[in-house]
Amino acid sequence: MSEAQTDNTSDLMAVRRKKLDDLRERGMDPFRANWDQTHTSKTALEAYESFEKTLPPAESEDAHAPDGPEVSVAGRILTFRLMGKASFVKILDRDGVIQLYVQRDALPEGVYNEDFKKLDLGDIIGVRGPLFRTKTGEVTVRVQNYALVSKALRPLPEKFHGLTDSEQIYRQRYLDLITNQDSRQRFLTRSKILQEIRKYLWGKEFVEVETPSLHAVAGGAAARPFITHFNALDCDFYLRIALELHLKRMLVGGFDRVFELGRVFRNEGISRRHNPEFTMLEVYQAYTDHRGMMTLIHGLLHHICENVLGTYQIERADDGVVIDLSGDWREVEYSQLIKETTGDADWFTRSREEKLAATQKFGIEVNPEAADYEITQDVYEKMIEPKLIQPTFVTRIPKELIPLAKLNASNDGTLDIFELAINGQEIAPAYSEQNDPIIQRQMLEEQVGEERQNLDEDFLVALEHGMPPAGGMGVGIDRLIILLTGAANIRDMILFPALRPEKS
RNA sequence: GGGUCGGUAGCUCAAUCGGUAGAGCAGUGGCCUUUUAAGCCAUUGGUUCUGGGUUCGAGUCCCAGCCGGCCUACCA
Repeated sequence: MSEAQTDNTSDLMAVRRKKLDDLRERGMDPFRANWDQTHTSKTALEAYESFEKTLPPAESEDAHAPDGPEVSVAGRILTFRLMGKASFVKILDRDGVIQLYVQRDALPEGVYNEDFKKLDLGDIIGVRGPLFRTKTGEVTVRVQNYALVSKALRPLPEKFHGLTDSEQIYRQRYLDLITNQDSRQRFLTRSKILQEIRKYLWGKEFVEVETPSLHAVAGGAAARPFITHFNALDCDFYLRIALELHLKRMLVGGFDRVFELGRVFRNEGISRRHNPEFTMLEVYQAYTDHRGMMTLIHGLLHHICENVLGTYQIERADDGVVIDLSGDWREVEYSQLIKETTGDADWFTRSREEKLAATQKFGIEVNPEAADYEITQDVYEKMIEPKLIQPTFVTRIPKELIPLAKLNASNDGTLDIFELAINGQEIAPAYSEQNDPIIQRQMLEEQVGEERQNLDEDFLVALEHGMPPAGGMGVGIDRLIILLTGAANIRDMILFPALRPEKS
């Protein structure tokens, strides 16, 4: 649809093409090489405010206060209010919106009528002039000269509602970013969060590394991979589904504190909470364990609350529920949650059939073929996790669920791991990492037997060289940002979410 | 993959029981030198997602397809 050329689009475009041609005929360049920008919308405002402080009080309150500093700003025209011999224009730059005031008589003879009035919404212009405050109090550039920097040949979406069609928002995100300031702000917040994650980890002496995205064996998680062909090696490779196994090789290599912020790819369904490619943070720290990871994630989220959000309380956009990240977070054992929820203190000693029968009473859907531990896990995922709205560390998870973590010292079949659940979702699983190569091989072989994960022999060889004891953690960044911004949908946090290509 | 709802002008939305497809914004032509979704006058713009069918007559009803939203399943 975006490229559809109905008659009307053509009409609107034809008008703009005509203006473009006219400009060229008159020897003007509608797509200039550059514009010398001295200020942004924001720094211009700041410059005017500090100028105002130098004025005697009486003058700064006067509507006829003298003009402030001269600035040169540039941006895209969002609104155009032409009022006879003067106009108000708002332009958008990287910092936001600033207003321009253009008087006919402030421009060279004829320019206002012949050129300026022919500008279109969406055109990018540069302007120069002093700042002043209008009658209604808005800091505005009094334009003394201007230039069309880049002509827009297509019309912008309607200015008041912005773009609302979700399909077009995703396919033409740039239009969403131009017209919807809250969307713009969300992606700026996302960037700031990533920046603070790095700062926090760098501050704790973690080394940021980049490991391959193309894997000969897609390991470290259990998900279907995307397959691609490596021509130079003439064999199939996989896009990575996790970062884990290469980061552990880094631990073997003596990088005791490493992290990677990277894209992983899972060839599975698309939903409100799933995009096939998403951003993952994985962190590994030698000479600590999953309890060290608890401290780390708690500190990291508090750092983001303080340095990005300015609050520990986050209100969910869809229902107004408040998530409180302040203070210490609840810690509870997996088995405890299961027993409470099922109301059965002996749940774990019940037979598979008894468990299956119980799930029917609870009204949750469980595959009748599911293994014993999978039934329990379904109870957790469908009845418990969605209710863990406030931050909760769920600990001592059954060993069948995770092949890469160390067993708890009590040897009761549970693992030294936690899953941090917030907002009804798993935000970060963390383990005391398995460093015994013999057990690790057994666990992975068992999983290969029944699951689709292949054995990464290179990884096992690395472990046989000795990996220091370590805590490790994975954080789904998109979900974390959904949580931190109160958004409802993963697609609001991903600039260009996966969509089926349009048929031409 | 299954279920369900939707697709009307460039954008945001109307259109009663099946009876001539409308409005606002944008565009175009005017008026207007401090506006805030500026205002006023005039005006252009439609293969109603696509293809079939029912009917005297289809944006509206039926069938199929395309694309999307939501729910659901797979994603430990």
